[in-house]
Amino acid sequence: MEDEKDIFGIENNLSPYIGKCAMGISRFITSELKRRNFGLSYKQVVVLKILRQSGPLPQNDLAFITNRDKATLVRFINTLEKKNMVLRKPCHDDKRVNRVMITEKGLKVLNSVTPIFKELLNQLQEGVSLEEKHCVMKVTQKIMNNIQALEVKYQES
Amino acid sequence: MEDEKDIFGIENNLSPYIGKCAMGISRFITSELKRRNFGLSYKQVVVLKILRQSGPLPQNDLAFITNRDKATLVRFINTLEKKNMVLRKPCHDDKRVNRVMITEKGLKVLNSVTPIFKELLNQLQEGVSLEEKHCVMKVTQKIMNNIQALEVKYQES
DNA sequence: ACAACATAGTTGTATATGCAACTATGTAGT
DNA sequence: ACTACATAGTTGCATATACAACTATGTTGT
Repeated sequence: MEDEKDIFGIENNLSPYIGKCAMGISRFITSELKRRNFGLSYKQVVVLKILRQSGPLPQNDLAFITNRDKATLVRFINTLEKKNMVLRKPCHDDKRVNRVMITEKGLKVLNSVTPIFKELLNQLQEGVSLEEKHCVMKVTQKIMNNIQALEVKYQES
Repeated sequence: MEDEKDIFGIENNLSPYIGKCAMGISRFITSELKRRNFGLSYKQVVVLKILRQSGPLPQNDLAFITNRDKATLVRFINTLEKKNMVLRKPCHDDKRVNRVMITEKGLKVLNSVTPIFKELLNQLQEGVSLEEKHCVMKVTQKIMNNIQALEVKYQES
């Protein structure tokens, strides 16, 4: 972990910390869900939960919400569709649009996985104070805002 | 962004923030490096930098340091090898081991990419105070420690 | 109305990732 | 010395990701 510290001569570079932490969370939760025989990855559960909460969503909107490329989302939804967790509903108002919605089976699996998922997330964050959580939220949000501004800036040039 | 907040009923769940931030950093830097015609991704640059700093490393060690599965590392090194950025040196003391080392070409490219890379990382973190950086480091480290402890715990049962 | 542009989704190609099973080699136990 | 176990690396299979180019549809400007 420490080996990557400041290797670019940047004081307190956060990227390796954030990167490894994100990988760790996804890997750990996915592997625990597998061990407990839910057939879903961490990211699949997150998307199912979004769909349950917001109802049918155009793929484009879902891509935006989950911060994925639209091409990535197409294939992500393909795998969830193969598992019969979601389905695509063509939209009659605008024939270009598909709305993605969670299926009955998806709802059922989501209900059974939710308590374990919640428990795992809580365990991950054990020992982190509310103040620290707010700090991490603020900083990650700031970095994402910086990225957005930089993308605009560089697209212009 | 906000849509994923607390959808599991967990107060201040950090995972979506950390996950999206990590994806954003990697995507942004990789795309900027591409736009500037370096043929390397964010993650490839990081690994080259580690190799330059530490000299030839067994694949296993490099996998540990970079927090990747050993199988992932094999293929990651394959792509760097195809680009002639690194090479594998069989180890004579232990015939199972390959040491990965950066090539002359790798060094050259790394030197040319480093100032831009450093600049991009600094821009990403603009407006984040030193105190906030320390907080993020502390929290992400704590989460990674929690994961390690939980993996041990669950492997036992 | 029609041409130009914009948008939603898909597919091609490439990188990145993990788990499980495997090969080859090394180490220990008896 | 031989068996059992451990370790380094690889390969098979599956998921996740992005950019670019494409199709089909919708919107706008004149």
